Amino acid sequence: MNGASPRLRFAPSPTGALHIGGARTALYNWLAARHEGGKLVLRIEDTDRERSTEENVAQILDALEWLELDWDEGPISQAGRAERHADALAQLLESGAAYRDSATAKDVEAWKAEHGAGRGYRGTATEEPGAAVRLRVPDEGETVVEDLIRGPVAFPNASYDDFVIARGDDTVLYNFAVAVDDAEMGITDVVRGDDHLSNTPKQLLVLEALGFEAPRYAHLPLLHGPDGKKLSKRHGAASVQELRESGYLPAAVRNYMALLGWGTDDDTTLMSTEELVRRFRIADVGKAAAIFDEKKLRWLNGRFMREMPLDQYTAAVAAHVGRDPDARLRAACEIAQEKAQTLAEVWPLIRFLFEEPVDDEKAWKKVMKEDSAELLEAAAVALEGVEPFEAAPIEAVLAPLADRFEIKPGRLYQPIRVAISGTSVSPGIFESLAVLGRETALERISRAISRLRGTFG
RNA sequence: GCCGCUAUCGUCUAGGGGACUAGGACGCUGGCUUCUCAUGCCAGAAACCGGGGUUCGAAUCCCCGUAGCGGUACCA
Repeated sequence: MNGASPRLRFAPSPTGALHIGGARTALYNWLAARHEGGKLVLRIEDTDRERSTEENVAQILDALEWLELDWDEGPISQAGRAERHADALAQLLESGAAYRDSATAKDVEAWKAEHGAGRGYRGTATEEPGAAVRLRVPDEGETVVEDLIRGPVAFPNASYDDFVIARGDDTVLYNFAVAVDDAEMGITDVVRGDDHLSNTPKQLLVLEALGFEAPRYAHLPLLHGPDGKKLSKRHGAASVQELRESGYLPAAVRNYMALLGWGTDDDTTLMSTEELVRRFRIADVGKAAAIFDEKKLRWLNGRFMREMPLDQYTAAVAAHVGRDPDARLRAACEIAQEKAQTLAEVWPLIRFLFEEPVDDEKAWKKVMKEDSAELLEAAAVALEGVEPFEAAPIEAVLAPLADRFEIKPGRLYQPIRVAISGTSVSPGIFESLAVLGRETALERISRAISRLRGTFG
């Protein structure tokens, strides 16, 4: 990309949730625009009049906002641009670059059967009202897409039909509309999915017929699911919304998505968004489709989680679980931060600090042995005298108990863990006790002892 | 069918004629650390789609296959 002031746009289809593929396209546009110091225009594609709804658009905007992908202009909707399209259409009809043709899909098929599969359909002009408008495509030569990622890609003109640019009622079709829109909006660089590559010659032909200069194009490889098929609902988290619900961090998602189809020459994996902006170059994007692998996202997310400042971490957890980021939650987060890879994993680790212990029969059976009651009693006695009731002093009184009973530490700590949390998995036992507080801890331990007495007599 | 794109460990990728005994990361396996679960650290297994050509030399360039994907709508 070069030139004074690049102008890019991203144009998600308002089909509901923002698909991961669409999100990555948005991210690449955003990175490229930021890297080049250009402007980013958000446009919602809604030429499909049937489907577009306010609600769907709101979902897209919500997802982009969560990803923290801001834009310089927009959202610009294509609604209301019908006049501009009509003008352009009239211009083409006037100049003879386009014509009305009453042929139906069947007619076109028949024409091809007669003229061979390699030939694009050529119709005959008619004045008949209600006939669709087709663009004249040359029989000779080729249309070349100068792609920033793939280099020049040549398409023989003869293989394209005189394609329909407007329906019988004069409403325009995508390849016409998008070309006109790009030109009118002054878009200099179009970064979009691979699935548009074969459409690009059509848009180039429209632009040329209208006398507009073509933007630069970059066609991104598609994103596939773990089975190699196009990413869809059945691949788990397929949308930005689902990623958010799964407890991923926007910064981690941005980092991971940037790496799907692009890498640095020195193999840097973990990058801040600032670094991403600085290093990202659209021409360095790879050509092959990538598979979305949630495992690596999880790992990356865990790294971001662990490196977060505690207050920020607490705020993120609070937002995810719908609680206030109070001092207690902060204390809980502090002892759990090392252990979770996603925001969703935090609550199960710390809920015992806010609610009664969960009833996990399996954990109880696995951990509680005949000598557990005796050990818990000794622990309770020790905890009663700890001053202050903090992690280090608690450790100082509990650790010697294991020696005294000549057992491995886990034999003592695990029953305590189950007694206070109900589960066999929690943050460090000393820290957990400290945050829980002496009174609650002792109360839960004594309850466990009673239950043990009932079990083991 | 026709037009086009793509092809390096399971996955994301580095590498663009000799530095390749093909590097890194996730995941996996084993070990160490350890109160659980994680983290952290160490080690290991694991790839150039196939066939031709060009060249002294090919993962890298060319051709042909094969496979996957996209387009081929009065969809976007």
